[in-house]
Amino acid sequence: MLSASVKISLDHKSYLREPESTTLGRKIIAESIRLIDALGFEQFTFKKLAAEIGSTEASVYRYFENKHKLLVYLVSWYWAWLHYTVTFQLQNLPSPTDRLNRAIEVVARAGQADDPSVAHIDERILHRVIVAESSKVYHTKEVDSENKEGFFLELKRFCHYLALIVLEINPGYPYPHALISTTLEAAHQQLFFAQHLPSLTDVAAEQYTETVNFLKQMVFASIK
Amino acid sequence: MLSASVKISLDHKSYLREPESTTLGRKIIAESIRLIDALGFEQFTFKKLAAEIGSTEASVYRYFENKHKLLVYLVSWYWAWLHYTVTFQLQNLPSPTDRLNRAIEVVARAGQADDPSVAHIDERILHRVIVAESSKVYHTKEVDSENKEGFFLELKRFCHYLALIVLEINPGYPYPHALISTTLEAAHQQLFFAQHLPSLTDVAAEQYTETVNFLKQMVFASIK
DNA sequence: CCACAAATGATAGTAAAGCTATCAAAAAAG
DNA sequence: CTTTTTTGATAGCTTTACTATCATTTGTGG
Repeated sequence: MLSASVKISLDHKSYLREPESTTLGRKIIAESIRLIDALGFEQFTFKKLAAEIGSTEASVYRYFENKHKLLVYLVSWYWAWLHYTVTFQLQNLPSPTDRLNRAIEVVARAGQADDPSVAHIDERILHRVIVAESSKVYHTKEVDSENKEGFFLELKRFCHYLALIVLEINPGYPYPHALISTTLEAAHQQLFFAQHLPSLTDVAAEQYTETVNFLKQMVFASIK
Repeated sequence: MLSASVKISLDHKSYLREPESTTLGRKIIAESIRLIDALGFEQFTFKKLAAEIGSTEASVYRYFENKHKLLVYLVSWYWAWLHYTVTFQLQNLPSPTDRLNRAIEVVARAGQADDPSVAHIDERILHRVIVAESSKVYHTKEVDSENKEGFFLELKRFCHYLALIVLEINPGYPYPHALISTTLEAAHQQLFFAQHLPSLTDVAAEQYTETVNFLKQMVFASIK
């Protein structure tokens, strides 16, 4: 597949300085993804990140107030990227059922992304980070104020986009947003459980394929 | 309802010293629930907890290695308590469909618990803590080793217990554990979204009732 | 009720995390 | 080529997350 370089831009300022616009900023993003994946978010620090990219703590702090805001940035970027990818994959699919089926596939298989659409971001590693860490962005005491600042817009927009497809299939279904947000979370959870807590799931060997099947069955059974 | 005092006991050692067995231990549990609820897990520290209960940091560290293990203890206690409550509520319900319906109600309405079954633990506050913080217990780099130590047994056991009811209703349903783990997580998520990120859900005014209805519809549609 | 063990409190101290400030050097923009 | 912006280098401060020691209190078994 041919894909021109895509610029994903966000609607809010989880950052102090636009990281995409400088070499150092891009290094911060690229290396933070790798380092959070390697250490886990709790053990990840700006000091370690700075060492990794041959810069200093102070310089990293010029881009992000703290590591939480950096995670907000990464998670928002991920949802914007996934939204873009899904939109692209749904082109020329007129049937809403086909569209929802394809959307579920793309969402659940995001970890298999073969198509690096952005030069310095490794979407497969980012996906692992999202699976393990994304729920931490809103499970904080600051969730309401950060929500007002627009920090979760990308997820909310994507959820609404998919909810509208659900309503196209069945305008009378009463819980389109709840079903989609549950499905989006479950797509991550089931992969995480398959790897770490297998007795919480039934998907195992072919984890992507089985997650897709489970989610499709659940979603379509619910809305029909 | 008449309920004798119940002792919930756990199968693993997230603690160093059994907190239920001493006055200080029970104060640590009771006050940590209140403080985590008030400050959020990130801002919660053993120093603040010790100040709150008129003790010292060192004393708290004699009960729990660190605040993460304390959270593991609280979350495990919650699942064991909920399992007990559900088992109790399913007595004399022979029909698996009735049993599953009732189980979903109890799970989704755990935050309305009117029945303080354990003297020093406020289950309603604990429920808020669980909704906001519980996923942090396994989203760590230590998940595999802690899983081996049995830290997640209570959740896994409860999930399996409900999965067996699903299989009673439809022995051919292929994803009983995935469906139940998704439902358990969704029960928390939807309440959290209703309060903090309402555009990710459709449940609003009557959040408990609507969450119950959404989950029942999803579960029974999936397995029938 | 005494002796002894266990639990707690008081205090101190350490390493790392999570910042903020300052100033000089380098790079980029006009 | 000068001026603004960005980065690096260094320093320092507060808080968190512990660990250690010793005295005191509490609780228990004889």
